[in-house]
Amino acid sequence: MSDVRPFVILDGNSLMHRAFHALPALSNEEGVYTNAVFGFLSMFLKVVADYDPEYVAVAFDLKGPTFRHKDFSEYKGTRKPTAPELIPQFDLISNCLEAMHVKKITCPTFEADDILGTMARRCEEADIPALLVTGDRDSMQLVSEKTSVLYTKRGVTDVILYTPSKVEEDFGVPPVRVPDLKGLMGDSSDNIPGIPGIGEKTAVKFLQTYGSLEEVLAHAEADLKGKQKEKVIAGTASAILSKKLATITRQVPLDDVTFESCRRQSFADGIPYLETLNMKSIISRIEKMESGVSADKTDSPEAVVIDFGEEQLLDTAEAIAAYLSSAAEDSKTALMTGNDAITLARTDGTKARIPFMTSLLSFDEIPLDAAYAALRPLFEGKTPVVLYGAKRLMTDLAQYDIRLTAPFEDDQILQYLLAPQKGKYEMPEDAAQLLVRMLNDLAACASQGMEKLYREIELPLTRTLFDMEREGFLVDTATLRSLGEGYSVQINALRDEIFALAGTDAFNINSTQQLGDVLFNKLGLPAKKKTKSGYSTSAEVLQELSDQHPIIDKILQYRKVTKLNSTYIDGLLALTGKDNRIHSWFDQTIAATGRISSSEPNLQNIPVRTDMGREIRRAFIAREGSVLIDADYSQIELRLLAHLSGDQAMIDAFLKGQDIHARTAAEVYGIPIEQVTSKMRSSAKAVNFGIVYGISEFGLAANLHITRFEAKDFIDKYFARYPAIRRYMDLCVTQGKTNGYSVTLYGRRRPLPELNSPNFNMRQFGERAAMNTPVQGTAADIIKIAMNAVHERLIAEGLSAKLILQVHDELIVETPLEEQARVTALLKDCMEHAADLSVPLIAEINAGQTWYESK
DNA sequence: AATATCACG
DNA sequence: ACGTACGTGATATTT
Repeated sequence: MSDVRPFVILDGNSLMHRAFHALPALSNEEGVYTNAVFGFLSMFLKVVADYDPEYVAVAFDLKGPTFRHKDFSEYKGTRKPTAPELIPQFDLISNCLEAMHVKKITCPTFEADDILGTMARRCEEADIPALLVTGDRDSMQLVSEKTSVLYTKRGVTDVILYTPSKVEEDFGVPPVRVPDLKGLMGDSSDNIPGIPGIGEKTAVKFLQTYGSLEEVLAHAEADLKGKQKEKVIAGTASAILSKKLATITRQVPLDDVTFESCRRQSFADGIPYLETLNMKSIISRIEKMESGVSADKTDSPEAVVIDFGEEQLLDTAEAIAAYLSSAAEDSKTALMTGNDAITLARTDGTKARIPFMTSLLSFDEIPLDAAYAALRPLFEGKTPVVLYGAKRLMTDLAQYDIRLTAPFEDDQILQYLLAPQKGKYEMPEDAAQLLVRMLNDLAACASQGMEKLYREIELPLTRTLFDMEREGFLVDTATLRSLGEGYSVQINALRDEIFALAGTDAFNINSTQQLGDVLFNKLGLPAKKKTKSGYSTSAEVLQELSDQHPIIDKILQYRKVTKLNSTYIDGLLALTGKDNRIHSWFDQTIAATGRISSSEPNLQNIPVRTDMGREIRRAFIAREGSVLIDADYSQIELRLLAHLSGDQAMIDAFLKGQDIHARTAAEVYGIPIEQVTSKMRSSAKAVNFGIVYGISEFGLAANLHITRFEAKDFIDKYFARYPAIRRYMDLCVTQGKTNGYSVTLYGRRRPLPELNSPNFNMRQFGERAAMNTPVQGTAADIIKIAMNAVHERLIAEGLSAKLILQVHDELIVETPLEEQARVTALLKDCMEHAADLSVPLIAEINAGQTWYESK
């Protein structure tokens, strides 16, 4: 291949057919067939990786009569109809390519190979090498010094690269004579007749002798004899027609297709959509490709590139110190810790490697703690450190008593902000890659209006969360153990009762399959819902059966107690540290809406809704002489809905400090607020929740156990009273569709490819997410702002109270008794003034010795 | 590794 | 004709 990067043009129709027939009928989770899409993309990525094109485009036929064949429809008309499983995949691949910013070229009445021919001609005129990828042998006529054809022989991976000499070798004629060849021998797969009785061998021989089909026909009378002569003369008309059919048009009007519009861009934007098709391996190949070459090859022209010099080997503390001190004042240093080395890279174009001791046998390397110690000036300095997952490094460094106090950048967070629905990101291989990637991601974030969110909310939050994790939550393990003993007794008793009621103990109650068999087959209870693998035995289903058999309540009870025991007694005890504190991990890069998540253990789902479960909270305590202060935003999501939609009735309710669910009930039922019953209020509450979740009649009906029609009536009345909310919801969806993402008050984006999905259910989901994300996401933004403010002020005001937990709309601060009054005021102030909205933000505060008492 | 269930906001 | 309320994580079972 020449050193000029080529233009790759793929024949979409031909390759989709090849892929479809080559691969088993794969379908994704929804049962949508995706095998051809998968095969096509697989091929596409391989070609891009192998040939590194500067331009790329995919040509497709449109349905309907085509120019070359419109007069001869009897020929193409007998083609086999496209398989029904393949037809919808053309829309899918079209969506994929659109999302991946790959140019699609179509032209009414022209076939894909005509488009290939036209683009190849244009490339020749512009002196750009062209590579045509197709499974159609007709395309061989397009091969030239400048144009190659990558022919998919079988399946999608078995390919041959055709150059002029290779065409001559395989076909026996030069590329320009391929239509002549077909004119003589025909092509049964394409319904081209040729001359009946003339096969490949004869056709090649004729062309080698006479040159062109026309010359063959001209010499037939004089040179040929016998049967062969008769055949050729009788087939003259057919031969001329066949050649015409086989000749690719190279003059398709494609005036709107410029080279620039085909310039290859990053495919990464297609990943969200590919996720909806469950194309994991395609996604990971794109990710690999992007991380390897994105900076200089596939990104926008302004992408950052750094030409790093030779990697310096730093194998002593002195060498590390020397490298650090050689940094210019305005440089940034990237650092990545790998399996056997720390790598460094700087914006001044230098890079270095510190191999560290991975075993006691590697004498010539530095131990990791010594390496980190030597890097201390970097961690505690003034110049920015570029990291991937800064909180993890902070945790590692804490083991060596090093605190990261230098300003830092975090590419993991940047990647999260750019694609928050992924939850997993591409880890750079070394510091050089990290540095380049960070600079590009930062530029992308700036260009999307998220730099402020990144710098003023997310980056400071990393330190806040790190300090929360380090502090941990004190637990009284004796309380946990004694609760656990009680649960064990109950579990044993329940198990005996369940076995007795079932008339057998030959099944595992924990197994939904075996339990379903006992309930619905042996005991003959009516099965309501089914799951993929059998009957559903969910609490929702069992609840409805509870008056049909005494075993049902026992099972529900058993489930409750075993859940408490295994998840909250055993689980929490296993993760309680030597300091009797639980140090959860707070992840800032998981939730698509911007919330933080908690794991190992998850402290954001400690029971509270039932009395029995709530007892667990008695084990979460403040240390001697301290209290837990728990501050909870009151109705933050509905307040945000009022603010974002500007609905006067809802704003009015909050300004008056009314009970919002009661007010909603009053509005919907058209009665004074004093006459609202508790039942009305709880229905209204369900509707308010539904609105925040992106209301649907079905969802509300299921939740309230009412009919679809009653639910619809409820929603209609709701929107009649809160018209601005309906307008806002519609706006969320239409803007989401136009922009491809939804956005919070602080500019956080969530891409929503589902909104344009061909799958109805997926689209519906996208619409609900588009309505929910601005509300849930803005609430997440606001509490993050509040957390940073609390963290910062506690330190600045010299208080020793510590923020220890966040549960989405709730903060918990462990506070020495003597600071209780000040901290209560501080918390309330920080939370209520985190944002300035058209309705007040209210934080409700309680304090207590245990979490049970403070909530 | 996928599925079912259930804990939280 | 279709089939779900939005966002998470942990556990046990089954493949």
